[in-house]
Amino acid sequence: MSQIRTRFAPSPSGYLHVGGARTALFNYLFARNQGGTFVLRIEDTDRERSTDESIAAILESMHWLGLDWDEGPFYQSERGDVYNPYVEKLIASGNAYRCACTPAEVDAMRARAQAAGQRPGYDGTCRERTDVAPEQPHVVRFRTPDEGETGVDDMIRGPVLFNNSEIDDLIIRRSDGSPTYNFVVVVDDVEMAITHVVRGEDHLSNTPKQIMMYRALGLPVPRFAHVPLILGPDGSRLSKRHGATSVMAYREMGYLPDAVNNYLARLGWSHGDQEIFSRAELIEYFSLDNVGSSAGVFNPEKLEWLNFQHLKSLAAPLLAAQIKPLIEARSWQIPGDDAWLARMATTLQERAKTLNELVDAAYYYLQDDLAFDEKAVEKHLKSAAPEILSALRSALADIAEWDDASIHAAFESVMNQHDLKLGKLAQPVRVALTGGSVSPGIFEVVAVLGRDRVLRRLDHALQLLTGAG
RNA sequence: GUCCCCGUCGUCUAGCCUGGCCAAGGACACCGGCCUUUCACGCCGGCGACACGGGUUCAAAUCCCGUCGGGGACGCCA
Repeated sequence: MSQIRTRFAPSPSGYLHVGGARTALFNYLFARNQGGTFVLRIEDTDRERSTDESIAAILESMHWLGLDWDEGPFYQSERGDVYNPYVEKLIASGNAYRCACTPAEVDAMRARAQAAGQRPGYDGTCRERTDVAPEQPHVVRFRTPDEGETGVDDMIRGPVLFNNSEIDDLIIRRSDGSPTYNFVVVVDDVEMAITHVVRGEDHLSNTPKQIMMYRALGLPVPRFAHVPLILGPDGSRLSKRHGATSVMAYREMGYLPDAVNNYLARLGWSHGDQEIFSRAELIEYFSLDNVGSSAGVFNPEKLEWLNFQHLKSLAAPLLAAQIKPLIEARSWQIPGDDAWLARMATTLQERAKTLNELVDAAYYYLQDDLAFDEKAVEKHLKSAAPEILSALRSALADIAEWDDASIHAAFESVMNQHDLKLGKLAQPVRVALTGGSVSPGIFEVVAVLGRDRVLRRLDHALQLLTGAG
């Protein structure tokens, strides 16, 4: 079996958005599934638009998603020397020529064509000229055939045919001597021995041009797979105005990389009815055959649900490790060791969709100045008899071993003494301990808070009650 | 405008290649119920789609043609 080699080739003119991330993911999954090699190449031939910040952001996003590459990153801006011999080769073989038309002249011919109801394009003025000297200002154009068809056998879409007459002579080297995208990709994909080009559907119509160049150069043509685009809720291509589209934004909102990968993979790809995939499963099951050909709408709710699913199945110590830096970033003190933190986190694990939500919900475990919800106080705390709370207080104070069983027993004894149902006891206690009427199971909360804080908060609640009454 | 791609519940999709197993399955969201110490989780149920029109066939979501709709590409951007 020949070694499969894929690549992800972003242009660093902004952060990595979810569309790019999905393209990267598909390349990664395909390579990993096939035991191939995944290459990262930064397409920064456009010096104007490329920035170091974008490069850093892209690399950071890739790292966060865990899309580790085997070779690279290669920077096209540092590879200037490799392209010129190929240009000269094309000129020598008559497949490319120097063109002295100015941008203004080309614009004019495009305008004329458009006005005449024709496709705007280069009209071939310099095709037959032999008097354009290398010294004078010029670009180099690739000579495309006027007749015939060029077919792309796309792995996702099947065979697609283009009329060669539709494709005009494109510039492969600018007047400043730098090569352009459509040419550079061909050379780089050849030089990097890429066997499978997996990229966005917006490149489908570039493909015949590139295939023509492979052939003119006498080089092997790779396989192509054009993955459908991601759309916003309004059906147009996903962009900033549709909300959060950068990968890093999801990290900041408390999403798990595995959940983002899972969501992005399932947007356009499927494996029967399965919805939840670990990274290992994604690698095991991924196939280009099961990538659909229609564009998909980005659905934040489903991503959120998937994040919840991944969060829910995260082992407690790993969950603790995830939230620890988030808690520290808020300058909150953690009143316990890692085991305590893990225990605390598990009580909230099925109650939060993101890490951030979980930390928000952990407020009363980590802060002592509770924000009392007035309505909860009115409804549950004020109606409670002080003697019941103080009975519970002393029962808890008497516990020898602070564990779940003892806590449960303490509640039982108060309930029996006062002929109460748990609901009548739990709600006032919940408000006293958490400040609100919503929390994990009351025994868990008591256990995690610890005796000192439980007693202190009960005392405080008792003061409120007796002070007010 | 020209060329190319796409079209199954609101959304992601299974099914389409190899027509009958589909009075179209799963998931998110939404609505109801159950469970229950609150909130969640979980469980059960509900709502909801083959874009349209022709053809081929005993039979079409599946094959063919057309229409309409959406998207993409037409750069000295990538």
